Amino acid sequence: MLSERRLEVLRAIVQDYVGTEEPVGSKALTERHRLGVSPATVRNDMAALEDEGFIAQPHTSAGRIPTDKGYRLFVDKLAGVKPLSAAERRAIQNFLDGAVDLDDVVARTVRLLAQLTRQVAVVQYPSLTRSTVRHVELLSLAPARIMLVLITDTGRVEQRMVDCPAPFGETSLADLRARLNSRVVGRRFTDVPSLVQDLPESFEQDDRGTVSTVLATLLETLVEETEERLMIGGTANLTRFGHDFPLTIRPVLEALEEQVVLLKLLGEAKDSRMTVRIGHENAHEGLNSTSVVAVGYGSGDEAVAKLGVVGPTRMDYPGTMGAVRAVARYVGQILAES
Amino acid sequence: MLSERRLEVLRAIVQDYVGTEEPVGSKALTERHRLGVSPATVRNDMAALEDEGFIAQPHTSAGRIPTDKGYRLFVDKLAGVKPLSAAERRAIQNFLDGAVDLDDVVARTVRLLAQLTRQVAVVQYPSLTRSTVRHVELLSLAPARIMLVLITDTGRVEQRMVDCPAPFGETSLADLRARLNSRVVGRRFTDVPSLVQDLPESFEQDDRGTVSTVLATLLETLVEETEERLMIGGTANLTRFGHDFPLTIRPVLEALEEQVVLLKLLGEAKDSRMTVRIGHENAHEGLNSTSVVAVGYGSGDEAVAKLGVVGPTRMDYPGTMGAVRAVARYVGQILAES
DNA sequence: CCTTGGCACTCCATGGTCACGAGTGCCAGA
DNA sequence: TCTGGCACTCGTGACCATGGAGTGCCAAGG
Repeated sequence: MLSERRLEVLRAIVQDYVGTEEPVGSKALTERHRLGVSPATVRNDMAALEDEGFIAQPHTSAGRIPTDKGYRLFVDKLAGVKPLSAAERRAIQNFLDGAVDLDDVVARTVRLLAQLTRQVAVVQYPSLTRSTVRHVELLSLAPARIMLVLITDTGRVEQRMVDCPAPFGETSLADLRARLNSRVVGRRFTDVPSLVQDLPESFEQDDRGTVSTVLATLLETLVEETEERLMIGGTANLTRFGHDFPLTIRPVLEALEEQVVLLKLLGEAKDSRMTVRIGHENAHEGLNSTSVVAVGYGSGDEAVAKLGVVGPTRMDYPGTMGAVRAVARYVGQILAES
Repeated sequence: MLSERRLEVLRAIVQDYVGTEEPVGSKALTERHRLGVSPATVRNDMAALEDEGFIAQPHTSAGRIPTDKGYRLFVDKLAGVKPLSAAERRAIQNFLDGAVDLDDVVARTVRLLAQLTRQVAVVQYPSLTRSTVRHVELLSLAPARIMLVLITDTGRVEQRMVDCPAPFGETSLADLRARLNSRVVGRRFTDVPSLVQDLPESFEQDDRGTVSTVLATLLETLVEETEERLMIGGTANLTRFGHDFPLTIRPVLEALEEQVVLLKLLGEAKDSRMTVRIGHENAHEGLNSTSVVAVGYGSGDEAVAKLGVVGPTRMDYPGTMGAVRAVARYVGQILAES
């Protein structure tokens, strides 16, 4: 077990390394932090911390830098979440209040996060899984061609073309529209399939094929759009990564273009609590020297999506976590209002 | 005026520099290109080219590299557009054919361009300016709350909420929907304002306020959405920029996050011809060491939007231009079919 | 048992020197 | 007008010496 002071030393190392980006030695530590002990003592502590795998030296006779395991301990036990200043909170509020629609909310959130944390921001669009249907609209574009428009309670609109097996009259269309809406409006996506299952049977023989096709398209849309979209920003902050730059940055840029990878990053923990994945804890190699701070957000108690930032493992965890949490909270409020 | 051979020398310099990324000297030139003259002669030609500002030396007693002006001459007079191989053309076709909707077309196009050119790809969504209205749908969400959905012939769907000044009945709504559509369907966006101008007058006094509000929202949507969206990809290719990397890449990443800047980049020349902006020809500083190759694409003869790539001035212009042109052509075809 | 000062050792970073080589400009001769 | 020759420039890489920051260990002291 590590003594109180050794934890203190680890904290100091993390803080200094994050600040200076350089390996930190025993002497410098005692000078910058009032630990009350001499460099020699700190050296002993450091040796112990190194034995336990919390810190490492890049090469003999250099200072120490925290390992992933060291950051993990720091985040779990040593660091709080630094609350934002009043000014920052006001800025968030003001900036988000100006949004005009869902796209805008997401876009502004991304910018905000990137600016506050000076890192790469990732925001997932509100998920459809927990969403409900606000309205389904059917438009006849040609005798055998229908456009299906799905509107969700989070304000998203999805459309699909449907090619009908047979011509479909306006009255039938109106009928279908009315019955469909009476069944699914206000319901969750996941409930829709069972709710519309028997709908074709109540139509005349000639129309059943078309009704089935339309319903199939609707269900398909629900499933497809559950694959969630996201928006990223602040990639310019990648240039602050470090000195060994080109090698580090390339795989990160590649990962950022793979939506699947990003969704996994954000999504692995399914509740709305804040998650921090440090270095090798990220499944995707290439993100092995980055950390991901993510948290769920939502209009009510439940999280409907996640947002977070991707940055070097050497990041200011308390500050970043504070910013991420605050932004998530405000976005939730905005969504609840609209 | 430059002699034939000097132009040939310039071409050789550009080609070699693009290939090797290193300043090219007189001796290397004569070895790799059968110019039929000695290094000394080439040196004289190089001196002349330097006097004219087409090439420069990074430092005394180093080889020469092309200047922006040199690339310009190369692109205008010396280089053709390199057509793609049959295999590449097939690959494009196959890849784009798999697209299911507009978003997907754009997304696939971006990936394709980035992969073919190994540079950063930018694709503008089909512009609404030249688009026509396919359908306008009005949905009553609450007694005094209407959702307006605009569907364009390019497959885009935009929605807006309208808060009505007074409750608005279902029959009035159906009436408005029918009249509105009969006037604007198939029409260009730019024509819509004059077409709906007198519509409120034909409604009863009580409803006029709401009708006006709806129309105002519609017009607003048309205008707002003319501010065009775009998608970028292949940013990982920025890592191939050069050695002086961090300095070069940062402003580029920043510019890429500013939609406005990008739209300007693509849009400056308004016709559908291919444009190449080299280095300082780009208004935005920070893109001073990049070139932009852009071309319009569209479903018919007219260009509805632009696409292109952003890369280092030291790029393979013939190949890039060939790829950009080919992709634009195929995207146009896809759009025309759907 | 923990802490401290001292000491020898390691090793990176810095800067200087030097030789090499690629490249240039210029000039005289074909 | 082209060519070969020649002297000059200058960036690059190798090599080496130096300084300093940092470590590990040990013996002495609380």
